[in-house]
Amino acid sequence: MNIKEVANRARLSTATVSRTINQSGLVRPRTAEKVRRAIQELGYYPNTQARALVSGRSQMFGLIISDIVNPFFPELVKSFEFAAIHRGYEVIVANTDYNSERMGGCVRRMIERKVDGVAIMTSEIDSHLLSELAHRRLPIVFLDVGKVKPLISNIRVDYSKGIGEAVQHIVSLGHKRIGFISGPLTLKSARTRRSAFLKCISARGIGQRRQSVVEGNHKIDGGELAMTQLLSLREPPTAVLTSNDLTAIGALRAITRTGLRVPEDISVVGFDDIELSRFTQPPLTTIRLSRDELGRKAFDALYETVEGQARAGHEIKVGTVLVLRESTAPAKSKPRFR
Amino acid sequence: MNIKEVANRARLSTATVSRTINQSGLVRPRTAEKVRRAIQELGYYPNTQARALVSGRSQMFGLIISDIVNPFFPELVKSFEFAAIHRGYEVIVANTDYNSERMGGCVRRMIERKVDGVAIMTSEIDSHLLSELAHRRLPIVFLDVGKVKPLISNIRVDYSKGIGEAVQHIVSLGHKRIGFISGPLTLKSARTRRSAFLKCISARGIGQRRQSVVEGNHKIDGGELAMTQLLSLREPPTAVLTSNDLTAIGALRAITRTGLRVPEDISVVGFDDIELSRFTQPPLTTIRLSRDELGRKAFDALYETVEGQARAGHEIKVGTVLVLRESTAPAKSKPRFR
DNA sequence: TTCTTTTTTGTAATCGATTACACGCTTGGC
DNA sequence: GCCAAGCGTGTAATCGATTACAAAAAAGAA
Repeated sequence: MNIKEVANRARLSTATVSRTINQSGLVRPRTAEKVRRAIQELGYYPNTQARALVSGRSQMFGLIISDIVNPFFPELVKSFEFAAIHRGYEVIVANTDYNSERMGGCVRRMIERKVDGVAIMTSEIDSHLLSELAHRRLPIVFLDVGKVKPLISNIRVDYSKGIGEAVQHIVSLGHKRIGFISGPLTLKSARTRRSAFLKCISARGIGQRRQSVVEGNHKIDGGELAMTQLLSLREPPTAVLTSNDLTAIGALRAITRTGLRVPEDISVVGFDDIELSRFTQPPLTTIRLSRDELGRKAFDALYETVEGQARAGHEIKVGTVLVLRESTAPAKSKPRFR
Repeated sequence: MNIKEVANRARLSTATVSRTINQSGLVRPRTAEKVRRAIQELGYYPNTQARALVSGRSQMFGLIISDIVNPFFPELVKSFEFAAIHRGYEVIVANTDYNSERMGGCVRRMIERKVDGVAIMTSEIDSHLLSELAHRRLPIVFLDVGKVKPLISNIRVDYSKGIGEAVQHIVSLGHKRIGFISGPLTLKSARTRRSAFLKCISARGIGQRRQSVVEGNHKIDGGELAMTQLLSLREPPTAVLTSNDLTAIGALRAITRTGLRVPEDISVVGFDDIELSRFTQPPLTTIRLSRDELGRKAFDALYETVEGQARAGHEIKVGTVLVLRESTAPAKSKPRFR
């Protein structure tokens, strides 16, 4: 079922069939009609591979993420794919599993499959792999890493602003002792969020005890453990910011398990605003980072680099929104801790 | 950067290079060494598209799911991809969004991209699309639909057994009034689970009032709403089975919101065992359906149909496991409802 | 009608790989 | 020394599309 069969059936040449399909406008309407009928009758679809071979464009983008099971990613993937399909692109998703060796494999696969561009939404990337990609003149879009170069776009999330607003909110509620549960510090994104918090706190001149910044693992159990640590301090924080919502959910569990209440005794703020956050007990106040927007903008950046006339890489900003729910409340005047 | 450049650099023909790459064993070791060096120096990767064109195999599988944002799917996708990469296949994921029109688009994309097989893990499939695929001799694996035919494998989940065990568990705890919250009845999978429940109940001769089977939407809010309905009955059920875990979580919320407790007042059983279920308050008793297994077996079925000598479709069974946590307990002898 | 111009269609090269077939060089048997 | 067999390598066809160029057909001008 190839173009030749279509051509035979329509008693025309493959060139004419091709021209009809690609709307080049050089085909007489009556002829085009014949072609369309033959295509219909045979149920013909053009072979994308063959097309790719001659055009040098596979019409595929790679999307490298850490782990699709992490609830941060599915929405991002979905909006990326949605945008892609809309423009006739296909998407190859690859999970690094937070593992830089796997990352190498992902990059290799992308090159072999001749994708037209790669969105790297994870931070396990070393300069060696980067140059591998640059060498092939592959358009790239990063999340929060590196600089903008001719073919390299960059999406930058303004963590400082988001975390700043959250701290502002907490401070205005009268909290003095503010804790932070970070993600695993092996992760670039976790480090970025943590240092944004630290910077923000010191900028406000709030005395920050170093023991009230602890490390989680961006999952529920890690958040629970970290919060337990914080609760065992002589003076536990009265408000806790977290590096992502799963961590916050873990913190919620640790707090209610010790018989304290959120937000009456301790306020908790999440990060990301995953869907679940609306449904926790109590619903989570959190810093929303729109994954929809991330996915869409990542695609757009690649698309414009590939198809656009402007060949330069872009710098794309993505903001955050503080979503106020019920896990934050004014600090008690007399804390119930001794 | 193509095979010709490699051949030139190694002062050999493209045929020899190709033979070296494909380990056909007809190359003198010393020659092969030259080729490998040239490949190294140029950083050459074979063009998969060109390969696909001549071999007639794209080494890609399609994976059609409802919605990657639904927590049921990410694990399935991940295990499918993992298995695929392991065997040198790439995966194209497509979301139908529970929409049968989109499904048509997904199928078309799969055909255009010349995938070597399609796993359809959703039930928006009409016979027209099916014949479209069959017409192209594409190996297919379904989840819970259709019959096994030469190129069509089928994964069958034994819902009756799983739900049977759950009902057994609930009954042995002394519950008499057992409710069920189904998924949206537009979904095949939801209907299957619901009818498995009904069959199971009637087989045990438990008087089933029809008002205690209500419809949710497989999401948290739907479960909450449906549970609220059940609670407003004159004699609410003392135990509730649900069509998936999100629904159960919604039910949990509705119950605690009205001041009742789980499991003391009402027992709740989920379905699927998504990761979150371990972390609900209380942790959810649920019927585990291993998505890992689903993904892996779906891949294996396609792989064997494509590469294996046995060209027949398979029938694959996937079981369930009742996971006992803390959302189920003995029925109170004197229910606190009037 | 006849010739020119323009539009439509066809022929064949091309993309980057694989592979059937042919060719050349060793090697060994006689 | 000659020929057959066998191994290693090269030449060229092929996969299914697109497209430069050539050719044919239609339209317009005279």
